[in-house]
Amino acid sequence: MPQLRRQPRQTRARATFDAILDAAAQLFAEHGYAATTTNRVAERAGVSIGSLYQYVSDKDALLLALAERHLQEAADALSDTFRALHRDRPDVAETVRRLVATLADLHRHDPAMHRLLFDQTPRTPALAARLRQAQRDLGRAVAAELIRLGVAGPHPQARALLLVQGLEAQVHGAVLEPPPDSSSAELIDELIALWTTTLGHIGQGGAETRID
Amino acid sequence: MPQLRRQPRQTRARATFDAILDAAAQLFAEHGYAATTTNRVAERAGVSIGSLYQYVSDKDALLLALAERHLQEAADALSDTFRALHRDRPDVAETVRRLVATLADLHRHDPAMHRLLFDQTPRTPALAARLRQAQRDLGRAVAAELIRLGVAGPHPQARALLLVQGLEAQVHGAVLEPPPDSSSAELIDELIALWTTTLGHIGQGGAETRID
DNA sequence: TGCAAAAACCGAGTAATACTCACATACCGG
DNA sequence: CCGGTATGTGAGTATTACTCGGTTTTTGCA
Repeated sequence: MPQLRRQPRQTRARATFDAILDAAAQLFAEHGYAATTTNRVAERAGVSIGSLYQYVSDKDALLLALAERHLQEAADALSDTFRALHRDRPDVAETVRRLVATLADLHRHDPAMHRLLFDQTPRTPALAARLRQAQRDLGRAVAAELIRLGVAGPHPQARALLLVQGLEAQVHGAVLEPPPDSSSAELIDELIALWTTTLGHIGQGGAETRID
Repeated sequence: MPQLRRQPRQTRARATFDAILDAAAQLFAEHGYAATTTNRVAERAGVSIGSLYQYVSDKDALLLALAERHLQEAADALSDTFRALHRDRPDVAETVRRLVATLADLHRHDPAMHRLLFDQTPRTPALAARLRQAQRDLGRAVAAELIRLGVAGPHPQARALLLVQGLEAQVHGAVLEPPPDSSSAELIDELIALWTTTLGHIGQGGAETRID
């Protein structure tokens, strides 16, 4: 699946492609995906429509390229957090706190892009697959932490994936769409409390449903 | 916000509109939202394109109308579940079990529609708002259960909203996109265990972060 | 039952837009 | 300096969401 039609080789080409991505990010954020025309993207980037289609096979691929750039930044930030966890080896409470803080920061940093990727966009199969892959990658790193903390249970990957899926939706909602009757900070605190409790009590057993 | 351009009054009109919605549901599921043309929807419904636009202001509104029909069915199913909970007053474990089972059934019942609404569609502001409203409605019902169970904490609405947001994403992932290394049933069991543990131990305190 | 008025239906036509292609220009290795 | 390759161009085309003037069907009522 050649997401990019032509890989930019010369520096001039790299600059052109970056300009196109920047223009697309701006216009998508301003007017939404559907209302943004590829001709306008090219215009704002200062290139011809033909140049845009040299690098990108269609409008969806343009979005996918944008997603790729965003996910790379997110992966870098998360990588830092996990490196620190591996170094400090904090307890469950602090581990949850740091993870949630990192995710919340990512959402606060570029809310328009986050809304674009998760709210306002037709999820092409390719994009949906890419987002799932990012989720699985994060799940793997989280599984390692669960094991370190002794709360991984019999299926670390499964437990980690559920944690990641839940957390992502919750942080997204808390940061970007806080309901009128709660503040974003309140929700984040509650979120940390919820997951700290969960991981603090779930232990190693499988379907631990006793609540004595 | 007149979601429908013209309210069907005569029974013939109601049949026409239903046929349009059915055709749209089929074609969207078969080819995706973007690849489905409104002309084809009208054709499959056996009506003219003009008739379609009598009831629906644009393609997005067609999707919204479809969502409305789906959310109504979901609300009915959930209503049954909550009525039963109110009657039987089961403990935390059984309450979580029933809630998760209902959500999982909803996803299994019409997976194509669920994927359409949550994966493959441009979330028009109107659609996004409608989905958030459905989430808040469910949150209110859940908050009442948390209070009954004595695990609502100082902000029942906030806690319930986080629960609903997390659960929805987790059930969606478990039922519709199970990763290659876990089964859907396994994930659902783990999900029930996670939330039972959480609610079984979180108690009434606010930011309960002690893990002793 | 007859008949206006309203409701429902029709489909060729229009405007908008994603994308192509034949060509021009800029850059690089030898 | 020069052949070849990479990059850039933009008028034009095909597709498709949506309109509008007009016809047909149903309803309410004298």
